[in-house]
Amino acid sequence: MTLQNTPVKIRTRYAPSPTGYTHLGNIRTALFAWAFARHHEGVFVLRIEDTDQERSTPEAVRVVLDAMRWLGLNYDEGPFYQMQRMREYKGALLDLLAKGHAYRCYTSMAELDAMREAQTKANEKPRYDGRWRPEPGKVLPPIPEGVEPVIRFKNPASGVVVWDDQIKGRIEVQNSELDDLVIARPDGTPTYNFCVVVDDIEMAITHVIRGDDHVNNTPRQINMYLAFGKTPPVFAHTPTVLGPDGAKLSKRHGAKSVMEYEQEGFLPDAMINMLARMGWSHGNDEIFTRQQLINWFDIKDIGTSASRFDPEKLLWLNQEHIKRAGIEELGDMLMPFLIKRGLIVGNGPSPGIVANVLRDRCQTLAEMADVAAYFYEDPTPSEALLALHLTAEVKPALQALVTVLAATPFNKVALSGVMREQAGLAGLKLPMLMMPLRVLLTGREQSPAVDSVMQVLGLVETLRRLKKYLN
RNA sequence: GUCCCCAUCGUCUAGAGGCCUAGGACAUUGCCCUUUCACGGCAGUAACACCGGUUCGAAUCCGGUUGGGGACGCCA
Repeated sequence: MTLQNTPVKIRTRYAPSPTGYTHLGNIRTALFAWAFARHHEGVFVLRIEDTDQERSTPEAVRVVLDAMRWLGLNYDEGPFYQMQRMREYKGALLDLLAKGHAYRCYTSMAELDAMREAQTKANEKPRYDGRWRPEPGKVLPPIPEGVEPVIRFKNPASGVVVWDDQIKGRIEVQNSELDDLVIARPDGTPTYNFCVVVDDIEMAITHVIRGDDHVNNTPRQINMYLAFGKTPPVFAHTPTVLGPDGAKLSKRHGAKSVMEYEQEGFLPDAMINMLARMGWSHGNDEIFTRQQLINWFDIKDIGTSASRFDPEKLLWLNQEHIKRAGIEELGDMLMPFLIKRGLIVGNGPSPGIVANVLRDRCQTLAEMADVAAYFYEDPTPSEALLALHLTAEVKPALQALVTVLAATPFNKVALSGVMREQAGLAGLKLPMLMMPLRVLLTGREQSPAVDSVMQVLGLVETLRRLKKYLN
């Protein structure tokens, strides 16, 4: 029995259930499937598994779509919605019933509960006992009056299911461990394990890449593929992503929705980089572009154990991507954060220019927008700062500088030269002159180099700010 | 409880029997650079869970122990 096929064209999918929100673990699984498809120039399908009508919400679907758009995980087909595919499931159900691979079961919930309780008490694995499972020569119980049956899949009773998981290696499960799972509820709606198989067959998925919480479902699904007379796809189960504390990611545990990272000013490429680096590696490469990820991606380089998400490293990685971004591109990304911060960008320096002088000192775009405020509005140095730096001793030198500045080309080199010269003439150590300038120009004690700030501000604005305090 | 999976510095990882007195990165500590804060540079602390076995030789292979995680739904 061969469980692997040799695909002509690779087709993968991401199949989230829109029941909560999208956290990092979810999206990393999507990333791996996406990267795999892109690396092999295959097809990436998005399928929304919304058969749980109680918990599925349109907002949650929205979040999935937003997250994928933000991160640039573009899909070639879909999104498909399982609730719109009921016709297909019904047909498949009838097919299985007709072939004798499924049967009706009239066991009530109460009976099931009692059964599980007894089994648990006896230290056995709780499972359906097969009382309605048809067997040659077996007499089934009389069908109870007025009970709508569920439909169960008739799992093979003996033998072993084996597959070569592309991440975890060969996994074997005895059929004797598996019970007959419910594939359709009394109202006829199909359940998850059944829909997945029907969809993956119909969408011709060649590689199922999903979280390893699905490892236990895989043998049952393989048996269904076989019942349908189909060859199962290749499976790859990705290890879990844990929170910084080592606990499973969950909303109530403080795990963030992916979209919160966008609001906090993380670059999509940094996020992709971070996510990929958790569980996957390409030698010692730490910082890479999404194109490099696509070029390098290989399932064989995915590790086997769970990894914790480290927010500190994300911050570092984000800054590395900020440092590498093009000026214009960075400006475009910074713009919405400046606006959100309430700054009037129109009359000030272009965001790209501002971002360029701030990129070495900010880890997120949100932080950059905060720091950038003094480029767009008048600085308001505190009395304490003025008293500390704008002393009678340095004022004459500053006034002299203002005069010279008017005739200085506004570039870093020239500005730096002039300021050094003036400090020398006044017999001041450089910082003695620089600090008051910094305070007057930015309102604070920390900023990029004063010459850089002046260059961004320009002659007119620089003089305006200085003169406010020097007359 | 039963079944499945996992196990290298605090964290993410490299490592596919000798290249390992275990490499890189984040974090952390110290020093340097410096026009402040950053950035950057240099240096340091720090790990193969444990016990057996295979082998001339094991972080790497095998078995067990311990410890984590997952599953055991008419949820996905």
